[in-house]
Amino acid sequence: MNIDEKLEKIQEGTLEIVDIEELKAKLEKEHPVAYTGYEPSGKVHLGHAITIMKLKQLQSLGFKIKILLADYHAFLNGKGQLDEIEKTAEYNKKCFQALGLSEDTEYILGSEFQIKGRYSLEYTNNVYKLATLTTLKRARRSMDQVSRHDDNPKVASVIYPLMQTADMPALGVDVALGGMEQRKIHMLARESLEKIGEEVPVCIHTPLLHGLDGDDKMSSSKGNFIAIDDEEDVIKDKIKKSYCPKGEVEGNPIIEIAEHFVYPYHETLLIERPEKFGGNLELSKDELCTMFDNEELHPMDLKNAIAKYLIEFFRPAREFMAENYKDE
RNA sequence: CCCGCCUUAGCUCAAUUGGCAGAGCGUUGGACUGUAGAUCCAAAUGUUGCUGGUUCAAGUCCGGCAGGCGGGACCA
Repeated sequence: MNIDEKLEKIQEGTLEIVDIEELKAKLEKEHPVAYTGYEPSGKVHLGHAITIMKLKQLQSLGFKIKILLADYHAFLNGKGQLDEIEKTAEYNKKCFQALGLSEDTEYILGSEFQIKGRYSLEYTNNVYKLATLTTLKRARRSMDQVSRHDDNPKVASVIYPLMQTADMPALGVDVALGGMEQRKIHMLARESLEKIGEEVPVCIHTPLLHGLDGDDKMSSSKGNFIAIDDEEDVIKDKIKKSYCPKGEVEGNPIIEIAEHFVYPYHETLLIERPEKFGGNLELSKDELCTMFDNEELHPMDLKNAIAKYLIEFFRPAREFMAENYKDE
C-alpha cells in the first residue's frame, strides 16, 4: 500500500488530522509510533472503542502502538487514589487487549516514567518549562472538555495538560490520537513542544459519540454508555432505552453507532422487520440515513438491528474478558 | 496565625419565635405512543459535614473539630 492510500484510510472516520502533510512525512518511517492516553475508567465503552479501532487500523498500517494508562492524569483529575486507579488500569489494559490490539502493543503506566526512573527528572524539567510558557487561562481552557466538574478547581487541573504534553516526547510519539475533546490540549501541546525544542506530533481526532440518553457525550460518569464487555441482555436493554427520535439523524446515538460500529466493517446493515411494517431491509449507510430521515424506517426496527450487530461485534471481546479477567 | 461566612436527598436549594425534614430537577415504576424522548400518573431516596452540650424537644441555640469560600495579618 502506498502512502496516499494509507493517508486515505487513516482519514476515514476522523474529524481532523493536524497536519496532513506532516502525517505524510511521518508515513515515510517504517514504524511510526502512535499513542493514545486513557485515564483508567471503571468501564471501557463505545467512545473508547472508537479510538481503539483507529489504533488497530494504524497498527495494521505498520504503526507501533503505545497505549498510555494515564494513572497520574486520572489522579490529578480527581478520579480517586492511585492504588485504586492502578487496579482499574489493569482492567482497562485487558479491555484494550480484548478489542484485538496485537501482541506487540505497548502498554505503559504513566507513573512508571513520569515519577519513576531516570527519565523522570527530564520529564519534570519539561513540565516546569511548560509551566513557565503556559498561561493559566490557556491551560484551563484546554481542560474544558476533559476536567471532571469541580466547584473548587485544583491546581492539578492545569498540571494535567502540561504532563500530557510532556508525555509525547517521553513516549517518542509521531502521532497522538484522541477524541475531539482532546483537541485543545493537543493544540497547546503542539505549540509548546515546538517552543521547548521537542518533536511535534501529528494529532488525529475522532468524533465523540452522543450518550445513549442523547447527551452531548458518552461517558462513564454519566452512565449513558454501552461497555465493550456488557452482557447481551444489557446491550439489548440499553439500546432499547436509548434516545432515538423518529426521523432525526443528527445527534442520534443509534445512528452514530451504526456509522462507527457497523459500516466500517460491513457494506450493508440487515434490518429485520415484521411483514406488516414492510419486511426486511438491507441498507447501505446512505440508504439508512435517507430512509430514517424520511421516517421510512422505524426507530424500533433500527434498534433491534443495532443491538444484534453490537452483540456480535463485541462477542470476541466479551468472551476474552470472561476468560481473562476475574473481577475480585 | 486571626476574623467572618458556608456545609440539609444523586443535583440545586427550602424549612417561621427551637415543634413530625420538604420542593424542583434527576432516578425508578406504570399510562400513552410500534423505540426512546415529550406529556400524564405513582413511588423511592436522608447519620441535616463530624462531635460534645443546653432543652420535654435541635437542621435551627452554645462549644470543639474537619472541609470550603472570602478577607486580614506576617514578610515591612
